[in-house]
Amino acid sequence: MNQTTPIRPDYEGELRKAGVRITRPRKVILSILADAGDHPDALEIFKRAVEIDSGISLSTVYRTMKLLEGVGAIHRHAFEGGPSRFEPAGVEHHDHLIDLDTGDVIEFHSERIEELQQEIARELGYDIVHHRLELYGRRRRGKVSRGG
Amino acid sequence: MNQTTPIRPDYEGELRKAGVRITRPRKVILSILADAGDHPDALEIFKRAVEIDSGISLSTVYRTMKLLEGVGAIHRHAFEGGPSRFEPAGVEHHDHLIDLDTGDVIEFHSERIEELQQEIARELGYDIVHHRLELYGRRRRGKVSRGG
DNA sequence: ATGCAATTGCAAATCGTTTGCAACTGAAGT
DNA sequence: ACTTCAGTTGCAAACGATTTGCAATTGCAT
Ligand SMILES: [Mn+2]
Ligand SMILES: [Mn+2]
Ligand SMILES: [Zn+2]
Ligand SMILES: [Zn+2]
Repeated sequence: MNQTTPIRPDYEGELRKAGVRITRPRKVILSILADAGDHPDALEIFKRAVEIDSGISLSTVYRTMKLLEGVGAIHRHAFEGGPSRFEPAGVEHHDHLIDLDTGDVIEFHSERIEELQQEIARELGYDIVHHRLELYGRRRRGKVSRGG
Repeated sequence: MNQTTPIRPDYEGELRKAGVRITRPRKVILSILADAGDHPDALEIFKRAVEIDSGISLSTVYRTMKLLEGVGAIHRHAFEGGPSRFEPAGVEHHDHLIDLDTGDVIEFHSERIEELQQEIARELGYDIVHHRLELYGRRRRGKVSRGG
């Protein structure tokens, strides 16, 4: 098993450094986030947390998410319609394509688009702090169906 | 005064065509939308509507916005943080740059970015139904300050 | 082990938005 | 103009996601 070091940000360290206590519920939530491959919302994180420690409350999940967002450890996405969804921040920047039929979230990155955004902002006299690019679509039907 | 025909979508006609009654409150809301240069939210539209007809309710504003969105007469934007904001749909597609300090919404369009989005979706096996591109930034300080 | 500020779970509050319902009204027919 | 009735309204209550007050608990520095 060629096991390369998994990109697992050291959340606890990051938090301690930010002067935040590492409590029982936070440990649980942090571990869930660490190995979440998807983009779970607060309720989903709560459910996964309860499996590990039944004493955790949804409020704490919300509070922890806000705290993690505050220290820049996670990113919050407010995709069309649904509740906020989260993902670890320690990954390279990317944008999202949401499958309108399945709800699947596909990640992509275009350096060219990123550049163009900068260029546009610059021309308008602005510095971009952050941006949001979301494509909403459905699987192309017919011809050569690739993937899936 | 070289007065070119203003791009003022004929909302009433559009609605009648969609089998919708033109009521008093709707007339008011429609007129407000017709000459709104900004991207007002429901409450703002409600306030402007009350100025014209004090009997209008916020519920009706919400219901009308949903109806207009349904027939494709307006677009709904859910910018970061705030409530939904609306704008007439009868304008050419564009995306938005939000000034984080003032809340101002600046419109822009990049055919190049639109193309790249298509390209990306295509490669992933998707057809884009719609998308959302929002830049959040602040006025660039220093050097040659242009505008404002 | 002690002390205390940080954190928790719970319930209640909040915000933007939607909905049930009885009263009202647009507009089609006469 | 008068009737008719489904579409529409205002109001208040419900809603879903998220936040918050508070008393009890707990991390962690001493
Ligand atoms: Mn992602
Ligand atoms: Mn616009
Ligand atoms: Zn991006
Ligand atoms: Zn666009």
